[in-house]
Amino acid sequence: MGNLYDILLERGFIYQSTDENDLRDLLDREQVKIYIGFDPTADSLHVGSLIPVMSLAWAQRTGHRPIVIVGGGTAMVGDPSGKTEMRQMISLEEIAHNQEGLKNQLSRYFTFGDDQGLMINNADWLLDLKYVEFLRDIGKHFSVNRMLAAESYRMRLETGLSFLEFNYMLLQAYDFYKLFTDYGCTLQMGGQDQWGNIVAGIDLIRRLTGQTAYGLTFPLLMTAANEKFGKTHAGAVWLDKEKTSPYDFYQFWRNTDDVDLSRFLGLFTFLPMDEVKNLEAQEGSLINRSKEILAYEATAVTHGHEAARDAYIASVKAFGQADPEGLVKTSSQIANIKLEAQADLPTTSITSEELKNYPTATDLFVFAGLTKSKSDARRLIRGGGGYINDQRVEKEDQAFTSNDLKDSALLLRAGKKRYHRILVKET
RNA sequence: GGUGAGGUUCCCGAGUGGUUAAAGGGAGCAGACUGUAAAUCUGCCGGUGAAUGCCUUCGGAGGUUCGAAUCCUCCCCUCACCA
Repeated sequence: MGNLYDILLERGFIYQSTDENDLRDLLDREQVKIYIGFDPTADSLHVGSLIPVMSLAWAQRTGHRPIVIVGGGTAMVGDPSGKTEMRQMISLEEIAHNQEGLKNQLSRYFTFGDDQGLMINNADWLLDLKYVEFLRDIGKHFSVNRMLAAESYRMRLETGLSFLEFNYMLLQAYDFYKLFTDYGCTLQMGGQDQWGNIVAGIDLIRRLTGQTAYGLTFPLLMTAANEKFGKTHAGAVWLDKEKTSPYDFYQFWRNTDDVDLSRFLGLFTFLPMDEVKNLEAQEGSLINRSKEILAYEATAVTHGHEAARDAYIASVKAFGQADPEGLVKTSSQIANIKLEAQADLPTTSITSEELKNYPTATDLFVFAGLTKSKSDARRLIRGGGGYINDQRVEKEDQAFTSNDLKDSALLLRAGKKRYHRILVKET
């Protein structure tokens, strides 16, 4: 299937790595144990974490062995890398709660098992460390001068860095050393801001064992709009379907900026690169088909094909098809989807009795969650952005009753893209 | 511990007694244009309201005043330099 290094390189995963040639050889030669850490600082990962996730998925596909570290130990300290502000300390309960969330999510992307992959919690060894012993054994190998020179710390020297956070690098380095000696893990990957931590681990391994380990980082993704990837009006785009519905998740990808399309196809789908090249070359409105394919594939990876299909159908219902004649060739399963299938836009059901509690358009928009307050709803309607059953709502207090139902539902729309259906059941 | 500078609405950042829900920019939302893109232009952008009304907001707690984000006291936090 090809060398993992070359695959990652071609698909845009590699920002920098230690000795490229050695690493490539190693990946050719043997099954490599590759580690990435995820700290449980939230109870769900978001789309930004999909880069490390996908890279490990490729590792598994190419016969290597991913080791996923859930950083229950490191989360207690907090990584200052790449952050401008000091991070809030997280309580033990919260860490435990977050760990569970991450474990469940991560297991969707990999096969764990004896010779396939491992998920480990670094709390297992970090929490029992003895302070003075650790300082003498591990701490003595770290030069504060060098640490302060690290890019990841330099930013924080401006805004403040607590001693707690300053120690993070040692813990992560120790993790790598531990995985190296106990599990034979020789490659650590991570975000661009992890370079300092990764190299610290490699150094530590060299000093303590005289052996060589490798590191590789991913580029920090910025969108064409020069914003941090993965944020929308609603905040982060989560991988948890309770926090970001598959429909919204699909829409996030569907709304990818033209300029970002080709990178995203490489990073967030498993489609072969020659197909990716064809998709990104589509012109005019046909490029929307490529975006549909990106959205479908990315949604399928995280939520499964069924959810992706539903999101696709619901979106086609709302916005129409990008390529009804099937001009764009693809190996994606999206090509086999029959559009007659039933799938709905985000829907809330209420009884006709309950509907009476929301007599005006303003009330309905708030109820549907499309606006966050009545004032917000009024503003939307005043600005001409409120639609019910595809008719622009002219007046804020326009009344709606069960007589206005279409297919026993009211279809609310805020702007061009945000839909919500209120399904009214007779009681 | 000392000295100096700061903490303003989602972010940056003006404001130094009333005309300030608080300039300007960014982000966000909506409209026009489009390809559910980008760029551009326009409107909105604390909450509640029919409202010129009411409520909440300028690190925290008190105080002065008819009236404070703006003045005073104490406290908390950040940064810089010094120790």
